[in-house]
Amino acid sequence: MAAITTRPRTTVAELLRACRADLTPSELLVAQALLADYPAAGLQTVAGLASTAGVSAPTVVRLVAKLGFPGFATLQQRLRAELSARSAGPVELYPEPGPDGAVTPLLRRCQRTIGRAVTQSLRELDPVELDRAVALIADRDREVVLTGGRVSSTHAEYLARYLSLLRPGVRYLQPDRAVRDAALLDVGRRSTLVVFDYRRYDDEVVEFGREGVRRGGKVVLFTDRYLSPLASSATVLLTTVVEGPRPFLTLTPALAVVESIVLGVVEASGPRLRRRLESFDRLTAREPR
Amino acid sequence: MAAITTRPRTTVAELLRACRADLTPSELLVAQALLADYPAAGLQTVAGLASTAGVSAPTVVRLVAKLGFPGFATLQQRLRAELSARSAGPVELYPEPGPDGAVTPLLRRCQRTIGRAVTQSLRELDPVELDRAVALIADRDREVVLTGGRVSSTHAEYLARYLSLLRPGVRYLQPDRAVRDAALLDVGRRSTLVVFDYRRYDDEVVEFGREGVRRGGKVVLFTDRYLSPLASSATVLLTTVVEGPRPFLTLTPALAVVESIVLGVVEASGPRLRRRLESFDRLTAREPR
DNA sequence: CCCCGTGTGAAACATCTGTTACAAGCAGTG
DNA sequence: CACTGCTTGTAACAGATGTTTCACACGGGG
Repeated sequence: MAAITTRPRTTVAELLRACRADLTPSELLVAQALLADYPAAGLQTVAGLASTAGVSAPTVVRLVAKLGFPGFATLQQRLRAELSARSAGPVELYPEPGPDGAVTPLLRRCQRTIGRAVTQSLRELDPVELDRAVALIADRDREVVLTGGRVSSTHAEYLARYLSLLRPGVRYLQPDRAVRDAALLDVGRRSTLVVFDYRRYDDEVVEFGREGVRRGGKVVLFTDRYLSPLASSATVLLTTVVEGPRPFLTLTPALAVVESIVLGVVEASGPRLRRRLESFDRLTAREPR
Repeated sequence: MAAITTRPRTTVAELLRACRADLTPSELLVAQALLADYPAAGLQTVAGLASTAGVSAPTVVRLVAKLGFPGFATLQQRLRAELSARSAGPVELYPEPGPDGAVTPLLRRCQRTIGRAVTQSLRELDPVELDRAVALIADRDREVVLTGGRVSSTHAEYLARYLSLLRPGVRYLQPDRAVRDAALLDVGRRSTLVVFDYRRYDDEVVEFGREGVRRGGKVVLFTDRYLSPLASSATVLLTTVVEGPRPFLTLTPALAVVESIVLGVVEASGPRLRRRLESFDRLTAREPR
């Protein structure tokens, strides 16, 4: 991310269509080639684009100039910027233009995108990685500390609430600097840190994880496929698809993985857990409905 | 476009993730930069990518070689090919090699049950009911109060965090008797109560909802198909499948519905929201990474 | 018929790019 | 402490890239 993601007001494609009138025949060929495989065609070299359009390099350059760019490089920059804007934060791509005018019904879009994200994430989840996560979390000789970013911390809390039923030594840390710092004091070789960090990645969360590792802890990291900076320090990496109904990200797949882990911990814990759950039952079911 | 758009079996992104283990720290920086702004970052020059990653050009080249490409140009070709190949959305980008062969029973069961629960829940969700929920929640003349049971309250919190970005007058109530009682004092005709109550139903939550209705509030109730006792008092009823990998319940479908509502509220709010989000952006992006 | 404006490509050029070779820095080991 | 192996950046290099120049081809008007 970073850089100047100043979204240009008009896209290259729009420019192309607008100038269509005063282009020479050969230049039109270039424009067509450009739009036919947009934006990939524009990201090759001038010679490459010229050859796919069936014209010479100078023709491409002249078109570029006609569009108002100082050079081919600038056009490419613009193309890349458009590309980046598609997967940036909610605001950048907020307009939700609806390419073909008609906006698909809310529910239908959610069905498609979220449903797919969940199934795909579960399908692509590495079983070995999942087992390692379960092992680190189920181990009763380790304490488990959970936290996450401003939004994803609710996932941490969700997991924490389940885990508290399943074993002792579970701590959820609110997304707060002071809380996390204090907790770090007790982090050591026997600590499992479960961290949720999705785009945009949270510096404080990353720093928490890094410091935890420095103190000997192991990190189970939930993140998206673009990997939080903390990924390099993580012992176990659990990635999920986050592309939801535009312009939003979805954390539903992440929750699916969380629940998978809960089940894994249950199964790893054996009969001792059964007694624990029964005991909990007696506590909560004091007044039967 | 011409040529053969033979989709490579594995994407660059996948390669990157696969090689994560044997990359040096600096190379990891490059990998992150690449994935963080995929695929645009990889379509600049080597020097450009190096500078956004904060390393030198040779490091980039070494990473490229490690991935198995004969040169940077080849990698870019691949990137462009991926770009051209995708027509059905960003998710398609990851065609999924699929861990062929054995999948852990644990994972397989979660895939089946959770995946099905999500798709089924979304499929069976009544669009009209969803719209009514969105209307009640998006209405700026109403305040929104959210709460839930011991486990499901994290869903309430999740929704609350998003809503706070989208509009004023959002309050999340912890699953605590005293907190809820205090909040009830301010509940009136202008209140929308968003309540999560799944088996086993929580008396305190139900009582909170009922009292809210008595005071003139309207209730949007998230519950399972067996219906919380509060259902009879609810204005809008959103039910989801909860049958997960036995013996557990899953609240993943509920989160899918929550996210659908967030999207609905965004779309119902129009351009005013855009300014609000931009303003928020400026707040959070004070220290660029 | 010649002239002239326009559109276009071949070739030459200067620059920038990717790449390679090498040396400095650093951590761990004997 | 020297040595070894590994990372990483600096500097030099060869080749490719974008750009410019110029000449040719074409077509319509004097």
